[in-house]
Amino acid sequence: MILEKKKAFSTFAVSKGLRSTRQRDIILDFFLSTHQHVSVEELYLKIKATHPGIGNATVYRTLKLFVEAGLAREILLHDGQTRYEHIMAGEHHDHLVCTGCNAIIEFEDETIEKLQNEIATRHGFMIRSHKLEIYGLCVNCRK
Amino acid sequence: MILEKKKAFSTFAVSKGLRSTRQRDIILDFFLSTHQHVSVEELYLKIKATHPGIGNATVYRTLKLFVEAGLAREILLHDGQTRYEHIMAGEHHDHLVCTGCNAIIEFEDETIEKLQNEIATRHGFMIRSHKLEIYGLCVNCRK
DNA sequence: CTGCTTTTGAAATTCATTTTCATTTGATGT
DNA sequence: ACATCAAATGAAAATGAATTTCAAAAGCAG
Ligand SMILES: [Mn+2]
Ligand SMILES: [Mn+2]
Ligand SMILES: [Zn+2]
Ligand SMILES: [Zn+2]
Repeated sequence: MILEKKKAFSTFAVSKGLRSTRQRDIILDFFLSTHQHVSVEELYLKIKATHPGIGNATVYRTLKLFVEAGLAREILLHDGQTRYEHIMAGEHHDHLVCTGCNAIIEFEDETIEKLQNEIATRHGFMIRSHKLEIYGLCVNCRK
Repeated sequence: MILEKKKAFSTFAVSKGLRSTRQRDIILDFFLSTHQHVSVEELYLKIKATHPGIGNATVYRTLKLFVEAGLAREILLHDGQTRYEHIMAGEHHDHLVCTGCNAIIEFEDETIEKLQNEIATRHGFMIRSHKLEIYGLCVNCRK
């Protein structure tokens, strides 16, 4: 799976005429080995620990490439930091976001997806994508 | 409806021990008379034209009060500016966003809301709010 | 290796939003 | 109306994420 994504990025890079660099390899490795929904700063700090030479501008730039390449999706929560999560071809999920501890739980619901299609049809709308985020308190944070 | 909201804010202000100020009245008037999904800067500039004395910090501060008061909701699109839209206490809607012409169609779906509650319950999660945005092409833009 | 172009990192910059703080203003009591 | 005192305001400074700049470094084709 990780190998697949590396190959996918390589293919993308070639098709775009991008050069293969040490930094991009490292950033991709770290991104792929990181839990979902990393902020750029988080990823940058992790990388910096073992690769102090890499600048944050490069991390910002490279994550945008991953989005272009279809490996990552940008998500905006309400904490002022852009986060990136892994996506696999064809896969989709939505998010429960805990406003207490920032935990993110992923879920899928076929019925909701179906209802969205109906709503779109009703409005003559052709769906490209959607985003459903449910905010609240997770089990640990309620009480 | 505008009167209702003014009253609602007034009630909120009283309950919170907030003072009634000229600025808040003006900002509320402008907010209520503005189309949906205004950015703070947009609203500030509009106000500034006829009320040059009002500072943007006050506009920022006041819009947050409107959210607290249940009159407004904060929306994050991908343009780096926080936007606010009108809501009525207790009312809720979601968005169909046309990526062609940026039109926004609002909708409500009780079944989806219900399913969201079930999902939340299933994960021990207490819902505070949610955001559902469906991206695609509106009737005019598909052709 | 050479020459050309992309990429990079550090620093500067941008831009939205927040904070600071001196001043003004609203509310309350006299 | 006046005095008092906390809350609210505006201007300016500060913050912080993200982007841009640019000289130096690195990739790649020949
Ligand atoms: Mn996710
Ligand atoms: Mn709306
Ligand atoms: Zn939590
Ligand atoms: Zn459209």
